[in-house]
Amino acid sequence: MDTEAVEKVVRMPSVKRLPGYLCILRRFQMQGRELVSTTHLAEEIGLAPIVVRKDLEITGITGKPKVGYPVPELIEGIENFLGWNNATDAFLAGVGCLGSALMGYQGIRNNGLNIVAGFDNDPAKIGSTVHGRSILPLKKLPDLVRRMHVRIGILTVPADAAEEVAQMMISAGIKGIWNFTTVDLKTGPDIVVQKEDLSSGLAALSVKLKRAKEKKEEETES
Amino acid sequence: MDTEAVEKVVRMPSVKRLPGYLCILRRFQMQGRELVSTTHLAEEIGLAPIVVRKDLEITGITGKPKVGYPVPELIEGIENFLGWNNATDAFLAGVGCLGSALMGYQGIRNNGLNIVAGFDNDPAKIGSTVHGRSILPLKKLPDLVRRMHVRIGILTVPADAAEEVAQMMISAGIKGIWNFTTVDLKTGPDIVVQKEDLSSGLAALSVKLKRAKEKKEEETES
DNA sequence: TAGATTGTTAATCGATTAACAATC
DNA sequence: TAGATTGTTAATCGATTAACAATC
Repeated sequence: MDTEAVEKVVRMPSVKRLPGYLCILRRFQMQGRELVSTTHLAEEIGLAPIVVRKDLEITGITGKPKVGYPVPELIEGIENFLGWNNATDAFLAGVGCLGSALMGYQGIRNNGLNIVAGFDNDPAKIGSTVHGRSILPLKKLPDLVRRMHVRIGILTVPADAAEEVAQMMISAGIKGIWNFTTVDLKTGPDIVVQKEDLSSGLAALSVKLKRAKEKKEEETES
Repeated sequence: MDTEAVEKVVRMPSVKRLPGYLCILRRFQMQGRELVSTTHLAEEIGLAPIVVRKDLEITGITGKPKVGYPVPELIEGIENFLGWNNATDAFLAGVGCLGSALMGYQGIRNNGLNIVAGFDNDPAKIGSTVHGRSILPLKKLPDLVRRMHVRIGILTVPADAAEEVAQMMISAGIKGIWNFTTVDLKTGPDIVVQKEDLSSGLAALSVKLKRAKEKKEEETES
């Protein structure tokens, strides 16, 4: 019986746009701005004001008509909503090109995720550090997940190892996997997987370029 | 007057899923499979069969009832549709962690994009090679874009340099920018920009994890 | 006060999903 | 033949966009 609880709908497209607002708002805060309107935010991020207003709605932060939203409150509201106010520890498996880059990527650190160690099978990598974090043998991952209560795993291993390493993570207690492999992981219903796929962005770019080219050729003809 | 031309609608969500099918199909081809049904493809990629059928529709490749689709034809059809049958040359600006990773990322090479050189302002990097490709001074980019007729630029520079470097690319003739910075680039209508944003994926993961946790706590209570 | 901006409800648009005849 | 699978049309769902009263 839904007496009190208002059915809160969380639209994923809105969630995915929140980090963009957060980035801009942090810059505004450094510049000493205290208030911001959706009109202004929209201009900065390249979206329509109505989109911004709808997106901010999900955080529960309200603004004042004619005035706008208070910048610090909005930042806190977004961080709270995303659970980024306290950084969450994460392990990364597969310290190749992409894995190393992620370990050094500033954007991740600013966004609520703290990669505490990297894991790999390559003896040449084990024992070294990447951006200040140790690289440990992959087989030590389960034990450390248990001891440190790590809940997030970043998967940057080769495709043929993806399923195995993911299962290793899950068995040890990992609840969320940020999956950079091309593999569709078979997991239980209580495990959250976020698949990241660079090639889909490239596909979008390719098709948009192709269409732009065709359009231009049509114009040239006529 | 649209006498002949059938209005072909290209849904971006479908476009973005095509590389996933392509990856699986290439594996099937190596395994010697000649035919594939949408049911089977759907199972591999973790989507519903109807989604796969709708997605493949945009490539123009048709299957045979009861039989399925011919694997080689489907591969060629997707590659053609995406323009990935001939690799396109690209320049990358900003050889930091992420830029270096992209230069070495096998997935890009397999997907119609050939990063021919990297560009940076750091004297320590200039003259070196990353994954076999030279790193050149950023100021040489415009001239080389013109001489080599490069149409795609990959932007992995720091945020505060993004707008300037993008303008440099565009002035020289770059038509499409794969933008890995957090900046919303101001470009003309004939320039295609594909923005890639890791933090939006992280936001989605965070919110999904949070909801899973809340759901579990509710169950424990009752 | 006047006008910009919010919050909210309704309308439109597009993507996903369902249904089903055609067919190998 | 029977049944699985395609291709296509229709129905549903959800996201975006528009409209507008409330208000600082």
